[in-house]
Amino acid sequence: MHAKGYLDLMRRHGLRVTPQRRIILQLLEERRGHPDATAIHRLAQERDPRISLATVYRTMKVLEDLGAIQRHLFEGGPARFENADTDHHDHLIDIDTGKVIEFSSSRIEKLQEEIADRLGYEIVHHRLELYGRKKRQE
Amino acid sequence: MHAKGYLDLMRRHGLRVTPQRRIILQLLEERRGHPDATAIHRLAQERDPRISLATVYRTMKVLEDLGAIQRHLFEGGPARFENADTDHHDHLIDIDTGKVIEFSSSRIEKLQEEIADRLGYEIVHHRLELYGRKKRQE
DNA sequence: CTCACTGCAAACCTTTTGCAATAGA
DNA sequence: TCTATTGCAAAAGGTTTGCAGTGAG
Repeated sequence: MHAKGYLDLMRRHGLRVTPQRRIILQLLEERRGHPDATAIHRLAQERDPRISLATVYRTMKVLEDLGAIQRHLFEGGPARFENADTDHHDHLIDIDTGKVIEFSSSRIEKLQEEIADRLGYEIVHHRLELYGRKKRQE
Repeated sequence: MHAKGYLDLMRRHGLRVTPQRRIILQLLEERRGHPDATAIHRLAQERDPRISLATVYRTMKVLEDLGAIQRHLFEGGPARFENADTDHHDHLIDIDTGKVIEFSSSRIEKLQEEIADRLGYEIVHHRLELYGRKKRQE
């Protein structure tokens, strides 16, 4: 999903495309990391100083409701956002730098399903986060 | 670890055993669930109305630092606390009731290690939470 | 021309903290 | 006695919201 896709998505839902939203969407496009609201706000303000933090939060909420982004609450920090157009994956967070590495394991997913099933539950969603530190030498 | 154990632990570290702490520790003993600070506070006040929420938080912080309890930040709610004297386990949260079910899987643990290793990381700790809904009929 | 969207500031919610008073050891 | 601990109220930190003004469609 590229910039056009985001905008189309919003238009399709009868939402207005304002300059603020245009800038925020563009930023999320260009920097596909796991920024928090403050980081997005800072970058957005470089392009238009009028953009408020409230608008950033409101825009992220809209995108989240549309299923276009995901909100992650990693340990001890503000919410971080990520494009939702990639396949499902989990996260390894570098506890020294805050850097996020994505990974996925169908074997783990399968085991999770089995466990939930055994307990009589259907998984609606899950959260697997590894907090680690870079090894010295491989 | 029973009540005596908690108290001893605090004494061993030169901490004072106040009536407030005594009550909170006793509560954690009796109700080994995953209560949040407000729940602990409410129960504690039934036994001594003078106990403040601040003291609950401070006591939990002390216990956490001593390694006697663990703090969990499940989705969309306040921190919840759990005795740390059981073996490692993960959690399945019932999204309808908030109930927490514990489980553990050495196979998942092993796969996590392998993944982190492959990415050049050592896991310091992790978080695996399944959010699910009870199945109708087994 | 409408009403969705915005900026601003205030409100919210959970958690922490400064301070003066209290009370374990 | 001495200072760790407490209650209270205020502060902190991230996120949301009420409101009146603005501007996209």
